[in-house]
Amino acid sequence: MDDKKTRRPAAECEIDFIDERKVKRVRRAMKSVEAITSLAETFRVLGDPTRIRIAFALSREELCVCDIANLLGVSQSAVSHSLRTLRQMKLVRFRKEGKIAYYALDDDHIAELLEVGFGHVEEKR
Amino acid sequence: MDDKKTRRPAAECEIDFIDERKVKRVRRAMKSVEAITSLAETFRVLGDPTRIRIAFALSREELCVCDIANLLGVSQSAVSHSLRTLRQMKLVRFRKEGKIAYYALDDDHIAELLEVGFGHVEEKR
DNA sequence: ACGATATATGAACGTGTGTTCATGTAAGCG
DNA sequence: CGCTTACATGAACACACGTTCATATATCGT
Repeated sequence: MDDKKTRRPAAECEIDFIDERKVKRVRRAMKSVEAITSLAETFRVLGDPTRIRIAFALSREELCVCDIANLLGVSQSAVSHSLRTLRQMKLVRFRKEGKIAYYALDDDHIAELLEVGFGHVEEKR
Repeated sequence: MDDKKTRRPAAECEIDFIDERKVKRVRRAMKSVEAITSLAETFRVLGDPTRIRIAFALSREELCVCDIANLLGVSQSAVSHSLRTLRQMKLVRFRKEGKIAYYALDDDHIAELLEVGFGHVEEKR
């Protein structure tokens, strides 16, 4: 009853696995969906030049919003929005001193991610 | 001659710097635009659950497209598109054996990024 | 050579993202 | 107080992104 000329969609391979042993090993080691989701969000947040620059700057110095904006040459509003995104993923923390908000990296993992990342891209050329 | 009621846009802070010394130190250490752009793209590519899962799987085993699709439960087309994205950023490499394409992580930096990243998100809860 | 299989890819659709603009809030200062 | 400053945020727009669908390419078996 199939139409004669429609090739099967072939959406997936017909056989289930090429090498089921390897697949099972990986499946056992696979991280939880929460960990995957969370890590993907972390990387996504760092997947923007402005936020990378902010994170790198904060890996060197604790800085206020105004200085970050001037350092990067972008508007205060853009910096504030970016900082909020970084804050939501707990990549940065801040303390308030009067009117001024001082931001810093929340923990050393972020600086390490940046180091490893820059090591990767600098080697790749 | 200004309209009387329009507040200055205040797009940027009026004073140039709160702490110019810190800003100058960071500016000297700041990475090149190419490095920043490249790292941002790398993180952006990893900022997707499907590609994270693919990268993690490939950090454990060399796998063909078909097995990856079955492992993750997504279509072959989606996997192929994701692999292309990963390939373009040189995060994965592949070798072809007949009809079958075997993919693997291109270098150890990627596995290290995943390790550090998972360490970060698993500590954060 | 033909059909089946493994993978790649272009187009298109809905959704998400980053910036800007305008405005809000809170703290210092005269 | 009222004004200014430092920062936060909501709306909106233009653009990018991930998936699906359909189809193309390449290789194997017969």
